[in-house]
Amino acid sequence: MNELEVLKQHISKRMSLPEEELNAFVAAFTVKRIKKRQFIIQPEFIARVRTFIIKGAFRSYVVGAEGTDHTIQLAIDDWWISDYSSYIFQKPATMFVVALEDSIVAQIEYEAEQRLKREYHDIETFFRMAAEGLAAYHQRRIIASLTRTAEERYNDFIAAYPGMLEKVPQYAIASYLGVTTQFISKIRNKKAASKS
Amino acid sequence: MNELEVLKQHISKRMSLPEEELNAFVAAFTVKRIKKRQFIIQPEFIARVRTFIIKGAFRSYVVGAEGTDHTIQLAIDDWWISDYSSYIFQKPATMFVVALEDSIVAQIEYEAEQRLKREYHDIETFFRMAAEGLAAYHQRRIIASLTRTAEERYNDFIAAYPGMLEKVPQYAIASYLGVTTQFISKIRNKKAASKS
DNA sequence: AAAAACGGTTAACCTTGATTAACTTTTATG
DNA sequence: CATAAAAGTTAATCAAGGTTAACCGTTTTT
Repeated sequence: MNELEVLKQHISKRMSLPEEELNAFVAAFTVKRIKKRQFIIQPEFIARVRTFIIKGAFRSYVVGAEGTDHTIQLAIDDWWISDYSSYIFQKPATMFVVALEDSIVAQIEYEAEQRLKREYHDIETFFRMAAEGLAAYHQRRIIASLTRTAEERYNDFIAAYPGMLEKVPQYAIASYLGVTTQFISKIRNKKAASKS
Repeated sequence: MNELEVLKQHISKRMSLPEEELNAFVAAFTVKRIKKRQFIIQPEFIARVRTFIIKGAFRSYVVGAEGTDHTIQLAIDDWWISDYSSYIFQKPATMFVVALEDSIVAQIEYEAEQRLKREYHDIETFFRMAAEGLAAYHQRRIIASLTRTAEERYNDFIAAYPGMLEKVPQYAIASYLGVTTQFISKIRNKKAASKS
């Protein structure tokens, strides 16, 4: 049983596909090993693949005008990652996507995905639901940024994604939440103090 | 020629459908007139329809813990609006959606949309692309909130959506950008001063 | 095994944009 | 058309969270 089993289960959990279709879907992916600190996407280049994380951790980020970087997405086992706009519209990326630890991924090429969506109505539906879920997820993040303080956002985050806290460095979480590492330190400090 | 012509063109511009399919699609919509200040979605109720704006302006917002409201979306002619999560997952809404002026809309019911997506592969594709576009749009907004100052966000907004400035009140734009109306006043004031 | 790079902490000081409040202008309504 | 309600402005004060900088432990690299 190979590493693609994880992907197969990820798909099956979301949508029941006939055996043949599921096999065709999974067969379109290639398994790859990525070393810590290795980039899988860089600005200027077109994101030609969509990446599913079998095991590992990744971070996507943009570098702002002032040179500081801003985390767009954090992803661990069983998540997808890419420069979404670059992949969807097949235009040059604006983000970096980098491995935060040695990882194993499954990647599908843009053209292969298009072919599968055209050939199988169900796979089109799978990606439609995936995109809807992503849009809803993004919207929750927008609402959080409008309605919650930095401290609340941090507490919400660790409550919602406890797995991230273990795998992902503090600076990545800070820049995902739009705060500084110093401020996260302050929050953690305060929490520890109130617990004694 | 009725009001659904606008919707027909909106769809055709994004995807070329066979005549019969396009007609079936458009036939699933109902035209409605909505008065200024009328709500089309309210918290607790499930958003049963997706709304296309033929002519008019709408605002969706959530009310935060402290009682202040936060604009999630602004939409004018040729845009869609709803409580997205409520509609997609058919669970109770958390947002208000209100008309900012007397408007004409075309609405499709959740079940009718599901039926069309199941029956026509092309319509499934249409909604897949719409969801992808929305996810990409939301992501741009997240990036802006992480990388740009309040003043930059305001200037970016009026540059990107000049039509909004005319139709949508200042307080709605302010709360969409996550700033106060007082601060917008300050920015506008500063800009006017530097232009003399 | 030493040096360098990376990740995190602490603290003083500062800036952006919020809050409060009084006031003006515009739009709705009986 | 008169009054109320809604929308926008101005200015003083304040707080959340950023900046700068020094320091420390832990990985990585040579």
